[in-house]
Amino acid sequence: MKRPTIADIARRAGVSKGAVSFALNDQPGVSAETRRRVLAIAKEIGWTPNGVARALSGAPSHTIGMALRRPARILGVEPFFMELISGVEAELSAREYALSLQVVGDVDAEIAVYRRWWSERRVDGLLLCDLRVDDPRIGVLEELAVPTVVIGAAAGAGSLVSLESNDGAGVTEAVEYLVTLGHRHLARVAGLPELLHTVVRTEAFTEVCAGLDIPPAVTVFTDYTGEEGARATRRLLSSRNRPTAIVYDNDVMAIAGLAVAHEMGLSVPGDVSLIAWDDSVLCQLVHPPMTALSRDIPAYGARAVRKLLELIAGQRPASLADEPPHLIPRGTTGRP
Amino acid sequence: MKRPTIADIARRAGVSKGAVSFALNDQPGVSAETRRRVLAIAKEIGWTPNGVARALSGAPSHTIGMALRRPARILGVEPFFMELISGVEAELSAREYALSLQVVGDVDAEIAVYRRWWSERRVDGLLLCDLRVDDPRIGVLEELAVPTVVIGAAAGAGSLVSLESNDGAGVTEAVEYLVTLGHRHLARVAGLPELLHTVVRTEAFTEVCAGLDIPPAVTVFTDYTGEEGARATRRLLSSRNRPTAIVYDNDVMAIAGLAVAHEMGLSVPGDVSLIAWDDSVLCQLVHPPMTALSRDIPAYGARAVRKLLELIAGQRPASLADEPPHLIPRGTTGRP
DNA sequence: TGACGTTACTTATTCGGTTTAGTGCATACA
DNA sequence: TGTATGCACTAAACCGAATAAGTAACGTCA
Repeated sequence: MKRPTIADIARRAGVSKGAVSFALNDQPGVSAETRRRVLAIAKEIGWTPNGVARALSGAPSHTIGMALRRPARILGVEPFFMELISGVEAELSAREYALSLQVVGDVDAEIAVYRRWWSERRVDGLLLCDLRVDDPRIGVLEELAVPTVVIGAAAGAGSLVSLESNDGAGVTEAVEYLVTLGHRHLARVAGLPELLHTVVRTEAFTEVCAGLDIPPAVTVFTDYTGEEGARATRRLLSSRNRPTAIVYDNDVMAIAGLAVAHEMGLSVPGDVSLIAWDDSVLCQLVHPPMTALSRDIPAYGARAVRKLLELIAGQRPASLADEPPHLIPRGTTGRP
Repeated sequence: MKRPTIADIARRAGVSKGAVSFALNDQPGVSAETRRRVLAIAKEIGWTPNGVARALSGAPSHTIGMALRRPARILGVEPFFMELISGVEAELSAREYALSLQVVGDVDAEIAVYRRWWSERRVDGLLLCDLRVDDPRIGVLEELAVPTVVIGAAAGAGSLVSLESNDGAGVTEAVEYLVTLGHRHLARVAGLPELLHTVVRTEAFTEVCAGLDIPPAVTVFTDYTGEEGARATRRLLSSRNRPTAIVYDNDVMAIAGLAVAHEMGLSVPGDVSLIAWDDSVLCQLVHPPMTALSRDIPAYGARAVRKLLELIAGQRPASLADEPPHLIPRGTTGRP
């Protein structure tokens, strides 16, 4: 039992394939009566369009793609991506769009995935994350001319549309808050140094510290895992010139850092204040609850999707910076 | 600048389209010399296969689909799904398969998505979650004959292949542990009653309690949110015949329940013992740390994917039950 | 020498739609 | 009366590959 095609409908209705196509797609060129008959027959024999055939004639796929370059098993642990994806899905599902997600091992695999998706018309557009310094993906996507929205950093996005994450504002808010409390020796447990948003935050730190006339923050780079966060914290807290406050580039590391402080017999926030970048349930559950720079990540993802859909629709949305994060003071920050 | 097709290669090489197709697909029918020349030209002019056209001739899409019927914004909060997806991705990415993810509002939308994906050859197979009592999706998917693996319950899966979650073993382990500690008045904060795995757990509870000669556990049904978990806990803990132990159907509710117990001035585990079903970082971070029924959810997802890929490859893998969850005793359980 | 098999192709068809270029007929207008 | 216009529709090309069927050239063997 093969599935019915428009040819079957045409035969039954006694008209040509072309007429059936016009009728089914609300094109002019058929009488109301014929259109009615064609639709009735289509319904009766259970015809559904074959999207592959449609796509061959240039129809959109109603799918956007996202490739993630990180160990797949981290996905379930790292709240940022899941929240981002949930926001993306929320926006897409309202438009009956699907999200194609693929985890890849390295840049080359990632680029290969983009090429394949685009060449096979599997996606109508892409969301690009984790921009790096001199990112080779930018050039490729510019050349392929895939509708793409870069999430995170604007600086390295080339001619692609971007939705910047406003990291500078976050740094300013955190540092000014700590300095107001009386801190002067700040440290930062940063993420991967090759990620553009790490660079942006580092530059912002340097600038803000200089502006407030305090020594530059000591920065330790990590890979975002709890283990490296703990190790970095241990190193900072046992150094001669111990910082009185540490800002972490994600919540997982901040929480690991808190455990390290306890384990070293230091009181938080008495001996050292801690701030997590990106809030999550985790931050509210630890003791004392973690002060955090919070942003509405699902909304961020949703906004990126809206931009992408505009781009796909042929408009040319402007690159812009997202809402700045806001500090939620909780129990891990206080006077030094 | 149109993208090159095999016709362009054929023209350049001075052979027919058919010969080019043979050469590119390692089929016999062309000489080594011609094959070399064709491949060289293909590379030179940057030819990539057009997957849509291939698919029209019956090629697989290298994508599997998953539709989730729950508010998109919950996704980022509920650890179960994200861990499942991460396991799914881990397995898929090794095979260069993509995952198509779509959040839907209701069953009809979900079924419509499956029909569309399958009719448009967008996916080679499906993963089906959250099976319900008399689930209408089963019949549709059987009829469409889409390769499908049902995750969770086997009972209602009809002729579809399933990977059962072995909830019975979990119930047995939790209840026997509590009874050994001396508990006799158990309660359960369950999930949605229409979900098949809720039913399975409920039946297992009844059976195990009867077998151990203790009164049946009082069950309250919820929607898995922290709010409902808190409300259910409040109700149970203020009832005349207060239970001495509560088992929760997820971790979010268990943690909310712990907060409620504290708020009501009850000591945990002194006055009441709590067990979460599914372990997560959250369970380790609360005070006291939460006793939990743990399973390797990413591995579960990965196993389901392997089954699905076998099914897609034309094999007929057997339905089976997953590893049983194991209890991790922490601080929220003790003698009554 | 002719029948038969290979090899290395070419030609034509197929997948299921969309789309363009007609075609036959009725009506309208100069 | 001849011509322009519009409508409803048909026939055929097209999208880009895979593939079945056909063919010419060549070698082999009885």
